[in-house]
Amino acid sequence: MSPTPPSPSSAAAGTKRERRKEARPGELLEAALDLFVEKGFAATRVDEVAARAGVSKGTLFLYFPSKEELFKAVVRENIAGRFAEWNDELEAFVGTTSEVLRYCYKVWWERIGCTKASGITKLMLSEAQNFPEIVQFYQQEVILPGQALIRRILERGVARSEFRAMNLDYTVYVVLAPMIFLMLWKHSIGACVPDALGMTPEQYIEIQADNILHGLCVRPDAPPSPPSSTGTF
Amino acid sequence: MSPTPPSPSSAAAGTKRERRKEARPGELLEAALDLFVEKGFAATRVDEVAARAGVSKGTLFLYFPSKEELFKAVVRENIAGRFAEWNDELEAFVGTTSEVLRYCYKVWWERIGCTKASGITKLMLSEAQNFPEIVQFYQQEVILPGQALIRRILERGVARSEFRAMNLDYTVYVVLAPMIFLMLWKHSIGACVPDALGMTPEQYIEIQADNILHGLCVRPDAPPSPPSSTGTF
Amino acid sequence: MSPTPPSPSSAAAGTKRERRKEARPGELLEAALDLFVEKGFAATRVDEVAARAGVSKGTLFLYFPSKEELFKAVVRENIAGRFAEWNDELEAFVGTTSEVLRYCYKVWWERIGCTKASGITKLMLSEAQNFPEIVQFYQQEVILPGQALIRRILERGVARSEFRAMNLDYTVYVVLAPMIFLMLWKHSIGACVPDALGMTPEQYIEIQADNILHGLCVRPDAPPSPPSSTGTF
Amino acid sequence: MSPTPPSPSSAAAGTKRERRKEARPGELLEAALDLFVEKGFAATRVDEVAARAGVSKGTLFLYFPSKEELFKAVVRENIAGRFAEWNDELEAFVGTTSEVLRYCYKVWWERIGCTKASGITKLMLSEAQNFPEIVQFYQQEVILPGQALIRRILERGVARSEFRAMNLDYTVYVVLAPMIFLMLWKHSIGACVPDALGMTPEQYIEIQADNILHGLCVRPDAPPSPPSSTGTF
DNA sequence: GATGAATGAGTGTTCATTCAT
DNA sequence: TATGAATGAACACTCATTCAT
Repeated sequence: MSPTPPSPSSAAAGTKRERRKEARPGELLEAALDLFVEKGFAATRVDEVAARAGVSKGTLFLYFPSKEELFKAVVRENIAGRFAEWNDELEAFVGTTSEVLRYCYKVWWERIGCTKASGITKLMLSEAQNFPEIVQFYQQEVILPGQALIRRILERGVARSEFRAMNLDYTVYVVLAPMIFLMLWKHSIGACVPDALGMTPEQYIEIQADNILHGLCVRPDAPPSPPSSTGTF
Repeated sequence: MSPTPPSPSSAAAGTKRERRKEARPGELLEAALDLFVEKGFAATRVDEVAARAGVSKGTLFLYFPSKEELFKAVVRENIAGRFAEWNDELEAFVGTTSEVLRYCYKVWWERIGCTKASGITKLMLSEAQNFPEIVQFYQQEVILPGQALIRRILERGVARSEFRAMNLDYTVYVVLAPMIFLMLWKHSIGACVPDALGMTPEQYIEIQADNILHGLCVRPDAPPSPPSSTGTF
Repeated sequence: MSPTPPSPSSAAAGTKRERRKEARPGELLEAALDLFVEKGFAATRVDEVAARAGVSKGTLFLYFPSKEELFKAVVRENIAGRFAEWNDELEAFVGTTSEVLRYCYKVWWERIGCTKASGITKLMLSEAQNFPEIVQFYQQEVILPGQALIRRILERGVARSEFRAMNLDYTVYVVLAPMIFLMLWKHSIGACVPDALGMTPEQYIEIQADNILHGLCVRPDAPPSPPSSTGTF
Repeated sequence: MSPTPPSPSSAAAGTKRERRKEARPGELLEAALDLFVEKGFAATRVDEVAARAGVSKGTLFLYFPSKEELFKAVVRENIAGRFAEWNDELEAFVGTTSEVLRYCYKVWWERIGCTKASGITKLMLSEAQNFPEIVQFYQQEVILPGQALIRRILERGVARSEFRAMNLDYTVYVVLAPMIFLMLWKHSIGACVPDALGMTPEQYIEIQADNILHGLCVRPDAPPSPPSSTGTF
């Protein structure tokens, strides 16, 4: 896939043509991402994907052997591992574990939740039945690392006696569920009935964080979050 | 198929044919529910629906003018109007508001979550973009009544000084999110990677309820739930 | 076809039920005539025919074994012989042969041209390719008698030295063509672009008769028709 | 299929594929013309059209978005724009107006009447009810120009005192009716009962012209047409 | 490598016809 | 006799995929 042919004559960064050639799969994946997220797998026509990427239908099949493979590539491309980077970031975080968790939500929203990447999750969940292999992939690449990341935060809280004792396996999902809920809502009901949620996503996350921390913290002396801090998180 | 023998002596209820006619829409709806939930809207063939209902393709179109209308009918059929009954039940409930909320979760799981009806919600969210009208319907018939129901419980808790003061608009979703999360998980990842959640749905709900109540209750002196009560619920 | 069962018990004109029974085929034929003329053979649904006749679809097939047979019956029923009666009428006519021919046009217009029966001819011609047998029938029942009728008029004119000598075989069609033209126009272009003809059918017939007689009469001293006689004919 | 061998050396005219692409619509239109005329709109299957044009069904839909549009294209393709040329021809004609009219009939028969194009008119009239829009088109593109053309001939005759005074609006149809009659006859009864007309089309036209001119000419001294001139016209 | 014309299996939908009641 | 629910063959149309250029 995406066969990078040896740049024939120039040793330099490559001519415009070559750059295009290398860029093709990426452009197709981006176009496909947009359309799959917007319309779903079945309702997206490969012609549209090709057209949006500025190539012909035939070219698409040069890079991806089928629509299904294109779909899988789109998902793979867009859900994979920011976790390493993320881990380091949180590892290095100085502050209370409550703050870590809030920061974690904030970062998630900024980098995933409010971007097109959130559409991928929606897409994945929607099409899961028809693409079981990709769900396996998602499980390995996203869910398990994600769980581990959250779990480490919770463990930190417990170790530092900030959080009460808890069943970690379970509580991880208490933390994850709001994110998944929000991505789904945004790309389904939220897209049709804009104000159905009754608040902004940021507010939603904040309130969820408040409540979770209220439930987890040993001494919820720390005010859940600065009272008027809508934008802050 | 399923040849209801002619009721030998009673003049009641009509002939075989008539009885069939009345039963047909229901049988088709049930077959369609199964298949739509199992494979999604696009991947479900109307022939399959008809075959599963034991009729020919033509018969299906006798009762539903198109595949889309069939889909809408499936959604309508399976989600409306359990709220009235439910409301009364919770209104009449005697006990702490924590108990009410736990009971609410329990009842939801038994009547919706663990039944095929949970597939409808998954379906709705998955296909929302392609059926905006149905989302409107869902918003009116399911989301708003559901919010109202939860809100009344929260108000009860606050009124009785069991729960802390809170922004009701927001907190409603703290309560709802786990249910939606669970329905989705079950019909997507859960269907492909059975143990991905790491616990049973019942456990998941319990832990969510625990945490939410931990966050809401003024004095979480009441032990969240009997420690070993996995199966109890 | 149209099996008249022995009226079982009453010797009288028949009960309402029986009259209905006998009337059925007629009602169906009438409904079918209307719809076939209005929409063409292919675009007419047998359900519609049955509905307009006030019976169920099944009943239609009790009287006519197929849609095609229904069509043939409609045509047969509506094009057959008024020629005998007509012949006598013209035979008995006293006056110049020009007057006979004008009277002939007038009578044709009143009894065929301006009634639904004209639609039958249009229908016949339109569907001819798909119903060759019926064209044979039409040829026998309508065209040949019609030709004969016109020919007799022309012969009368020649015999009385009112008309010039002519090839009768050919001239018959000089007389017939305007009628056929008018029926077709009325049920095709005329139905879509009401004023496309630029005159009333009556005027059209008059002018055609004028011209034909102008061409046929030995001495067209007879003023073609009373100058302002639009309605008169 | 019909493998046009690759033009071995010439750089002209494009590749095999390209040439096909340009030819396709025409080939399809021709196939459709044949079949529509032969069987009518409803009875013609798009597969047949495609097969006759030597392509697959899908290819047909590459060029025409629907069967209806194909039909409209067939009509449009085959009836427009011979009038300009025709007009000029008749305008330049030197001779008596009787001769002009006869020439007009002759040319009409050679270019329209005896070609497949005559089937279009039959088709149009037959399917008019189902395609009202196309009737409008026909009215604008064919009927009105045709009327104008005939009218100019009649005016010429009157101006040169060859024809008697007449109501032009009406008389135009005296001239047109035989053509329309003939096209219809040929494609309906004529196709089923070959000799029903009793003469050749050429004879039919001649006799009609004779009679019309007999009716129009001031002094029908000019022998209608050379007595034995069947083939001459 | 890139194209886009061509394909044809597959889909939703229709409707004349049947037949149990 | 009359019904109308059920049928299923037939049809228009779609679209992922192929391949000659």
